[in-house]
Amino acid sequence: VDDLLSEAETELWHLWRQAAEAVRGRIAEEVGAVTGLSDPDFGVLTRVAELGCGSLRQNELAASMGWHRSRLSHHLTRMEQRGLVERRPSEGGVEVVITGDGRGAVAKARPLHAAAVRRHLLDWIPADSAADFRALLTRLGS
Amino acid sequence: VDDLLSEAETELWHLWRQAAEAVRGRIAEEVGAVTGLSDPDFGVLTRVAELGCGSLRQNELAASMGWHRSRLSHHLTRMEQRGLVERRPSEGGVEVVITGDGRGAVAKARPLHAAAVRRHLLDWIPADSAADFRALLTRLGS
DNA sequence: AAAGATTGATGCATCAATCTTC
DNA sequence: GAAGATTGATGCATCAATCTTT
Repeated sequence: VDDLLSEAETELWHLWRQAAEAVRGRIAEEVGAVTGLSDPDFGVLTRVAELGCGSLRQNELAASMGWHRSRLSHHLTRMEQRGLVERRPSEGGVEVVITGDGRGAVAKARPLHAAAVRRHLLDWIPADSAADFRALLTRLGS
Repeated sequence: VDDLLSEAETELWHLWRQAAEAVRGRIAEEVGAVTGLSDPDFGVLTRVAELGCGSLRQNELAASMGWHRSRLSHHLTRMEQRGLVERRPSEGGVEVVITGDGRGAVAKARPLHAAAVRRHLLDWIPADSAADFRALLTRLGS
């Protein structure tokens, strides 16, 4: 109950940070190296492909990503320049359409992403503590 | 053993991401709101204050942060402009010196940071599963 | 040459200000 | 006016190229 963290507290905090950063970075690195997609790219493309079956209104997309409009706008500008998506004016909004290149990239990325999530996160969770871990993560994130 | 993630796997993956992002964001937000320091700012200042007792060679600092030289150089340029540190040429390198403002900011930030780490992370970890959790984080991060 | 450091370019995140369209 | 979208500015991360000092 001191003002600063104890040794043990500091260690746990560092372990948490290190783990979070390592898991995030390794998965992103593996997917990105093969497909050229960043994590945000992958999120956008999977949503447009799945939810919209290839096209989705920009505002819906922002909501489903939990992003502000401006963030999505900036990101789509970059993705459009790389030929991954197109923007198409629609009734009261803008439609985001995935391109052939975009479909190809996300199709290649999906199994890589799944394998990386397993190898860098899921496979390390012992079956007998999975429920506790799940409960803890739920509390931490809510 | 499919190509993609199952429901349960996807849920755990999302919980992990959500928790990591929430914990990181909340702590950074609380410290930043009061002190104006970002997470990298806080890391730099604490190291200069502790390891160097107020001044530290830039290369040492980069190593202790796990940063590349260029990243530190860019960051110090911004911190210098805000009056948090000064750069001073030294034998075969550059000395990073914390300013009075820098000392004040980090002194204010430290207890806030400790309290935030407890409230948003440590307090949620049940004592009886702390050892398992610690072991899991160690494996994930190494 | 080699180590230490800087710079410029690009991508990404966030905020405020603006523009457009209903 | 209000919702949807864009733009510009700033901070931060990463890479490659460069400069400097020994």
